[in-house]
Amino acid sequence: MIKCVKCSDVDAIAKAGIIRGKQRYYCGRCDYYFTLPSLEVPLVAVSSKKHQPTIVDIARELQISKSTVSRALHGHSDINEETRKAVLDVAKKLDYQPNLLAYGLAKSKSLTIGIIVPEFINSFFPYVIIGAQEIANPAGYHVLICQSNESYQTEIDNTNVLMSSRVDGILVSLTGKTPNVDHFRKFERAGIPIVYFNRVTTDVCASKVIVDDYDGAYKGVQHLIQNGCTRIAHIAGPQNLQICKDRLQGYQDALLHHGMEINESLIIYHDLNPESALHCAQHLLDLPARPDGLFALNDPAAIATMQVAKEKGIRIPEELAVVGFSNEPTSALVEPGLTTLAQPMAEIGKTAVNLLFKQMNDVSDCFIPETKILKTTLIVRKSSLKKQF
Amino acid sequence: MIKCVKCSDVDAIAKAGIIRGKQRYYCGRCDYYFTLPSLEVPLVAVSSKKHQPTIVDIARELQISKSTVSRALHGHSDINEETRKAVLDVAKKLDYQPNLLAYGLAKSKSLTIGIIVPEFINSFFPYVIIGAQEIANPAGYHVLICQSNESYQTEIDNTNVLMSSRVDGILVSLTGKTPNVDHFRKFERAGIPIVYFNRVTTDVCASKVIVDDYDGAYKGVQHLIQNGCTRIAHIAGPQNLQICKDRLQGYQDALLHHGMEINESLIIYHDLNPESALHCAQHLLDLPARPDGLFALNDPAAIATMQVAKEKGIRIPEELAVVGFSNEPTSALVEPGLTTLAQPMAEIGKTAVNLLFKQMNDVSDCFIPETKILKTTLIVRKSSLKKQF
DNA sequence: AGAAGTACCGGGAACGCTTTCGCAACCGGT
DNA sequence: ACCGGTTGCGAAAGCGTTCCCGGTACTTCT
Repeated sequence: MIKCVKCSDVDAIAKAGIIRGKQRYYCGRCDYYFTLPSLEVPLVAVSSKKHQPTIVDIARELQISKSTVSRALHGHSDINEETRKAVLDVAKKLDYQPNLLAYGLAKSKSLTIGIIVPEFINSFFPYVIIGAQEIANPAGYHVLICQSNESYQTEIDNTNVLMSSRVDGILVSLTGKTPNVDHFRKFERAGIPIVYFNRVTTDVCASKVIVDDYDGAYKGVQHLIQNGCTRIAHIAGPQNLQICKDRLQGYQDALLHHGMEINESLIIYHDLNPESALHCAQHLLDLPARPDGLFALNDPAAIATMQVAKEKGIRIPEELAVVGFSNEPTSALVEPGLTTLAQPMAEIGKTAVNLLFKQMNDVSDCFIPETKILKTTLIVRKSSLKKQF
Repeated sequence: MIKCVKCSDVDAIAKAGIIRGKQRYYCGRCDYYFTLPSLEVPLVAVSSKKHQPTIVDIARELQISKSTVSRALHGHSDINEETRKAVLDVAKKLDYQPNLLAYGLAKSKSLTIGIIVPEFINSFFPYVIIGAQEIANPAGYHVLICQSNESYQTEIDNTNVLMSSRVDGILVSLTGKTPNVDHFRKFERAGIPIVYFNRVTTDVCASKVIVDDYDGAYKGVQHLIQNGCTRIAHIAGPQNLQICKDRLQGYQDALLHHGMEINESLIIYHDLNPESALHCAQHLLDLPARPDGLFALNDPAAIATMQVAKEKGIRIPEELAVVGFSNEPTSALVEPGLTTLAQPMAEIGKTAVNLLFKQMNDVSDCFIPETKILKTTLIVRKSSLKKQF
């Protein structure tokens, strides 16, 4: 018979509906509803996910507490050398792998740094990422890579993913379409450091790693001038990016300082999508008064132009001298080799992570952002040597 | 005066050492040691890490329980529409971002899939990764990218990182040096599905995504033969990889089926490190009886050979016809354009993730691995058109 | 009217780890 | 004998979720 779980009465019990498939009872004496505890043996859990060893497993095996295991695994001081060895042995025996999720939850840090890049098809960003990993990994951090795919919305989505992942810091190179950096403010609010690299904006107060774009552009254009170019075009980038502004400025100043005029029709704006590069090239090469020199804001754009020129039968560098920017490996492979401004790609990644770590370890409440400016080097290849012809 | 915390006696109290800077007492009556609870106000926590809003914050704001908030955020059924709206509003107001670490811990799944690639400097793997993300992201998963850097040890380290991160599944392309896949057994033991792609081995029973390497190689070599090559060399890869074996076999069979002999001296083994490609090229082109055709196991090796040939003044394709494998974008840019076997790179990534998901959702205890074989297409460019000269 | 069913919501354990606090058992110098 | 100090370890409270139970207050059948 059914007994009330409170008063153990039998007579005052009435059925009171079914709840989640279980019979429910009501004790009129106690004015109390209840269901009977289920006795079902949870049929052997056939979950394919097997149990991963935890510190509790280690503790149980050694008949010690999990606190001690935790201490042992982290080289903590308050621990006997023998106990530590025993723990390490068992850990190895069980093939214990710490659960980073639990660790992160407990410590409120994920040992992860996020990195948002616009793309990683060209080699520039991969090299930066490799540089970043070279510093981050030995320090126990791993890198969560997101690509915004040159889309503002995707960039926003990426920030949310990184936020949810509770990354300890982030590295960002913006898209050409990012109008503002409001979507990064949440990181500031949460006290998560950000370092912008390569594609940065002016309107943000944060650490940055860039190269001397103005100087690089200046050197590149000067090189074209010295090679006898008189009509030098520029494939510029979106002007929301500091980097593109600077390269444009370098281009313009180089012209002016060498007594040449700035011809707006020779400046065309690339939105950084691959197809756009071809359009820019088409446009420039179809100009009635065709340029005889080109400074492109990056190697892919320069190479695209070379391809289009080739199709049109325009000889490089005789009829068109070309200079790119970045010195991606491909630029050495195209024919003729592309003259370009080498960026220290891995160095950028390394510097960015170092800056990030600096900020992460900064305890003072007022961190002062730092901007590191790396140098570019002009790599001269055939594509610009117009003079020799 | 000091009172015993148990008996409140004052007289039997004696000092009993200092512990962690705090005075410790001993009550002779109770035979009990104790320290006084510290009254210190924890001076304003100046941790730069600000508190991130949690479901408890939302719950408090609305005076409801966190269970309800959780239900609301997940579109659970047992929830009133108004309550849900209210929760969503507050969540937005507080800029709530779920904590993936806590989620992962509670659900025993991280919503992350790991991917180990040997490198991502060349575009092949980036394209595969993009394909993978295209399927994984919409499904709510994100991708943790590791590069083994063509090192066996790093590959092992990567497996441990992914294990610790409690990824829900992994995609792997092996290094050329991986002698066995024992380091992946732990995933099987833990019930974490693996899909191998591109670089796989024979000695493992798991799902795989590959292209028809044998067929591709055969087509490539046949194409060289049809273009009048009589001494066709092959830059082969490490024979621990199925893919390399198959391409070698395709090469050999194509020769045999066309009545040509296999000349061991024309086969050279590339360890897949970038420098090694140049060595292979050097060696082949320095051969007393130089080959007049080359089938390289991948585009970078083919392109490296073209570079070396160029330096040596060997004309392509007149003196050396070249065929690569993969159709990386660079192969269209080099001069002459590289004939190659196009692989559906993004498709490989997509297929791999789909296979992974299939396995992740498989409830039967005996999952039957599947191997998907995609097709290659011969892309003919100038590098192989020897006949026309 | 009583039994059955429904709609929502709250309590609390669990996930695996770190960390603080404090106990027990020492040792050594007055 | 007493006080000061040290060493090693355990208990338990979180960290932010999910989810199983079950409770309350209804409505809807017989």
